[in-house]
Amino acid sequence: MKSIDPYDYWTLKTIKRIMGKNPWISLSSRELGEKLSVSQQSASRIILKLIDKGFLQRKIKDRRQNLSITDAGLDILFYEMNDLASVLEIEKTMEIRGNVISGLGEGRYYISRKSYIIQFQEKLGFIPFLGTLNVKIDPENEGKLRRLRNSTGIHIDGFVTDDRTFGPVKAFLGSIEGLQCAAILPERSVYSDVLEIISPFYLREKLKLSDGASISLFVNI
Amino acid sequence: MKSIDPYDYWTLKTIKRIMGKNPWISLSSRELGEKLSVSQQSASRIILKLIDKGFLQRKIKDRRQNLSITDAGLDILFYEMNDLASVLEIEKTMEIRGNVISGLGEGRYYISRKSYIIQFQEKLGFIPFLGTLNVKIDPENEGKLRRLRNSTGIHIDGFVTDDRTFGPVKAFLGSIEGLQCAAILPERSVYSDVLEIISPFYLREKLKLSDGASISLFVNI
DNA sequence: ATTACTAAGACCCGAGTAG
DNA sequence: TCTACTCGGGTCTTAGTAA
Repeated sequence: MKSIDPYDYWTLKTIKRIMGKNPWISLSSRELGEKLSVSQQSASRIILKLIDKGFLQRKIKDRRQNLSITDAGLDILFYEMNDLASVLEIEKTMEIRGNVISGLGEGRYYISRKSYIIQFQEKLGFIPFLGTLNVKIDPENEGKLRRLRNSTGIHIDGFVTDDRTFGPVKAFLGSIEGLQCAAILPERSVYSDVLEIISPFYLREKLKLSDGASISLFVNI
Repeated sequence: MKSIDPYDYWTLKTIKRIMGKNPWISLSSRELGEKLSVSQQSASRIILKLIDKGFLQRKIKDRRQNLSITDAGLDILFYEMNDLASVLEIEKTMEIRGNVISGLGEGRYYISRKSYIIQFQEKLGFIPFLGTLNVKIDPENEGKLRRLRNSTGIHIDGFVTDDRTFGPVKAFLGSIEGLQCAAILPERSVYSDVLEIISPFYLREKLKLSDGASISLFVNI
């Protein structure tokens, strides 16, 4: 993540406050200007800058604009949240709820790469069972997932083999029903609502989880 | 809390990150300038401004400055933390640990005022036992206490009687050992490490708490 | 080394106004 | 009304430099 402009952050936070849960909001530059204590002209300029940077998107209809914050824009806010929490040393265990879904076996392929496995043992303290548990996160936990995506986590180096490149990933230690596990995410933000979980245990069997089973994951951020 | 200047917040966060847990830090304007990506001159100017606003204090020795963030400065950071958490709708229950101490009976006097009691019933949903449980918060939970101080909480109006004025306070619902309670703080920041707890129950007796007893309080922020 | 003043240039803001 | 351009004025930044 490249460094954030404080004013971009500030403006996005203000817009997000106005939006609440709405993905789109009708917001004139005058109204935004009032919230930010700047003129309509400045607000207009600021909006254009944020659109240019990819943090906002806009639809104009009948001379009135509707605004939406992009994923990149939300990243700014959640990144700041994590940054501030870390500066203030507010440690956090989050509960994230979701449902077990069946993966495509890709996860198993990835995590069985030797370079990953060595690092899992060194940095997470366990050798994972050769397969991942795929958890589709409940929509109402989307914010928590975004926080996770914007957290640093435990860095796992990428590597290259003869045929292809395996990117760097990050891991978050946690537990499911008291059993040790870790959530694995690519280091470059991918906006998926599925989390891949690894564990020294075969969670599916040990916890008798079938597809669709509702589970609660605790992760340390 | 009057509105925050984004740059003040940004600078204080940067300084706090450098400080970690140290109350004082030797930090030249050049070093700060690098962290903020501004010149030494600008960093110097920014420091003077923050001192002028009461967010920083400084000792200069042999032409090198030592900086410390004041309580007012920390308030900026914790306020922002709460604001951002509320904008992102990250709900939060905090566990705060401390020890029971004996109060001066003042709490009992305050909360037995009729205007307060009516509001407690209306806004908290219970009529408190006529006395407060005073909890001295563990130093390592100071950050959580600061967060509480900078949260809005449930507003309880102040009022005046013939003899004196009772200020507005704010309440945070929570529980101790599963028993319903609320932490009460004056609305104007007072930097005390003692929390006053009210509850429909006589907590001291019900939980058999003697002075010095270690307790764990869960509060909703 | 420091901190911080001065001065000049860069940048930002908002009034006026067009579309 | 709306958005957003131009441009004059003011603020902020930094190079030079003193202490």
